[in-house]
Parts: sequence; structure tokens; C-alpha cells
Amino acid sequence: MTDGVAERSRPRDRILETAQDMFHKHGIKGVGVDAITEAAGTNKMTLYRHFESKDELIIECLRATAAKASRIWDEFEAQHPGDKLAQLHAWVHKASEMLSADCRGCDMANAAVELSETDHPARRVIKELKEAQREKLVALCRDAGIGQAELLADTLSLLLEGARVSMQSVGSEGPSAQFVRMAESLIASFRAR
Amino acid sequence: MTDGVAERSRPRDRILETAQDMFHKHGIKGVGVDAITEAAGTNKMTLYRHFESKDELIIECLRATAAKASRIWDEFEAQHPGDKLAQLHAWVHKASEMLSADCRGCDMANAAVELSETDHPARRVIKELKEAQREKLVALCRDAGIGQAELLADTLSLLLEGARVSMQSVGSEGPSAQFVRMAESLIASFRAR
DNA sequence: TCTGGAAGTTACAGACCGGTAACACCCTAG
DNA sequence: CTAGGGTGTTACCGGTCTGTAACTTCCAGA
Repeated sequence: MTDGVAERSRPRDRILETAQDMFHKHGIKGVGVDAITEAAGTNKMTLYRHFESKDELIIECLRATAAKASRIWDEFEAQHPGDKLAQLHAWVHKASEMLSADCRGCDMANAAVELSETDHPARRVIKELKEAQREKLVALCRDAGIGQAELLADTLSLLLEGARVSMQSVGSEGPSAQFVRMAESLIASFRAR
Repeated sequence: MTDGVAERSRPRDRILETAQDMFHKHGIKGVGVDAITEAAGTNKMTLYRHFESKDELIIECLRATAAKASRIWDEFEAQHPGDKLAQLHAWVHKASEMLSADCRGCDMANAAVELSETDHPARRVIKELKEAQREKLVALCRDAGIGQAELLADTLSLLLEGARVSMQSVGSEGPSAQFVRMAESLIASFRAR
């Protein structure tokens, strides 16, 4: 009984995609490898032929998620070629879209919360990927002609990160409902300097 | 071999305090009841005589944590009686203090991330406690004479929530390092309106 | 001193976890 | 047609988890 994800692609790809989805929905510690392989229409042995451990699978999932996010940035560039300020507004808009009612937040941040062991191999990967995303946002702000680009980028980052975690504790009617308004007025005030 | 927490208080109190500490440090799913009772200098049977399940213990821990946070607000009032604006700045200062290097974030937010089951009994408690905290911050902003009190309170909430989760993924040198600066200039700009 | 309840101890049930071994199968490249 | 690699199947290992049963020990209050 294969589910929606289990198209006739290669087992490794099905496992990776299914694991991303299940880790996102149920958390990393909330889903076992048996459940992943079953949902992917395969079995545990095949998983362990392609990934040396569950931790490795977690890391690959995080990298894949980051790669998907990176593709969204390419869309911003395609939709507003050269117009960095428009791309920044597109970022705000896209971010607010992802704050839908059943939002489960950022996979990397959630993983950092769940994997509390300070020496967990996924932690350095999370840090690397998050730092890369931060650099991209800083560059976008800078190229959009904003003076204190780092400060704006960091503020927007914290607002989004906070909105995603707030949604999970108080729901979509909480503080996160005002995210767009906060972000837009922030950008306006930074531009006015 | 009793540890630091295991003073000669009653077992229930020791369990509650130890569980708070261990849930905070290692996460809810990262610590079992056996480990809690051992660290509390007691045993599993005693735990289950005082708490009907691990879920009940989790909920009691969250309530206790919220009660501790509430006591900090009393300190603000004691330190700056009647001066709500000073209390708001004290809130910012206290929040930044808690963003120390090994910060593990907000217990309620972390629990919401870990307990992904939508019908988990702790989720409604988390929502209630978080909404109460939000109301307190809104009231503080309003009493400090700020016009758009709800918006400021929600923005500060998201910034703090974001800072706490950001610390866990990128560390204390990330965006959260600018939290005080962001919060203070936010308050200033709201007061200028 | 006696007694009753709280707490400690040991053992266990039943489920799930990550990970592995041994073997059967199928499908494609040569 | 055949050989071999990728895949599926079943069973298993040792460990951990929440939760319970049955029993013993301790201690405070009458």
C-alpha cells in the first residue's frame, strides 16, 4: 500500500522525500525509521543501504530542505530581475504565506530544539545552513540600498523565526498574525534613514 | 546518590523541580521518567503516585515554569513601583539576560515544537499560559502610555521568541545578539508616535 | 509502643526504538 | 540466457520507554 509520495522513483529519493515530510509533521524524535520506510513504500534494509544511520538521514533531509528554500530565492530573482527591493518585499510576502494555519515552523529550528545533545552531528549542519541563509538576507538588504543591512536582516530573521514558533504555541491568531505589518513598517523605517 | 536538587524536601516537589530542569536541558522526549526520579533521589513508583502520567507531569512542569516567570514580573513592579515604562525596559533587560550562551529557549515554545500531536493535552495548557503572558505584556505597554500597545507587545514577543530559537540553531553570536538594540529602538519609535 | 500511610525496592509487562543478518527475488546489462 | 546488483522479506538483537504489581521499609502521630 504505497502512499502519495511513493511514485515509481528510486527508493532513496522516496525515502528522502517521505522523511522530510514526516520529520516536518511529527518531529524527528516523533517518527521512527520503520514508519518512514513503510510510508515510502519500501523497507528498513533499503534505508540503511542508502543512509548509514538515522542521524545521516536527518542531515540529508535538512540539506534537502535548505536546497528547496534556496530555489524559492531563485524565484524572487526571476520575478523581479535586478530589483532587490522588490525581491525583499517578495521575501516578506512569501514568508507570511508560509505562516498558514497548520504551520509547523522551520525544520532546522525545530531540529535544533529537538536535538538537544550539544554534540549531535546535525547541529553543525543546522548552524552552517542557517548562517548561509542569514548571509543571503543580509546581501539582499544591502543590495536593496539599505544602510544598516545587517541589522534589518537580523531583525527580520528574528521576527520570522519568532512568528513560526509562536504559531505552534498560540496558533495563527496570535502575535504572528501581524508579521507582514511589522516587517513592512520595519523596512520602511530603515529606508527612511 | 542524590544530586543538588534532592534536598530533604518532599518527593513530589523534588520530582517537579528536577523534571523542570531536565525537560529544559534535554527536551521532553529526551528524558525518561526513570532518569527524572533517579536524579530526584526517588523512584518511579513514587512519581506515579503523585502524577498520573508523564503527560500530567509535563503539564505541571509547564505551569510551574509559568509561575516562576510570573514572579519575575512581580520584581519589575517592586523595582519600579508605578513606573510602567521603566518596567518595560526592565523586561527587555531581563529578556536579554536570559539569552545567555547556553540558552535552551522557552520551555513552553520548546514543548510546543516537541509535542507535535495536535491533541496532546499539554498543547491547550501551553496556549493558555502563552496567551496570559501576551496579555500581561500588552497591558504593560498600554499602561506605559504607548498608543499601539498590542502591536508593540506582539512585535517584542516575536523578537524574543525568535531570539530564543535562533540561539539554539546559530548560537549567541547570531541575530539574537542584537536583541536589546532592536527592542529599545522599537520602543523608542512607538513612543515617538 | 503501636499503627497507618507514605516512600522505597524489585521485577515485570508490552511496546517501540535503531540497526543487522540471512536469504529470496527481480530486472537489466552484457 | 545469464550474471550480478539493487531491492524486498523475515527474523532477530539489545536497548529504552511508560506504566504496573507486589512487597518491604521507614517514620510520624496517637
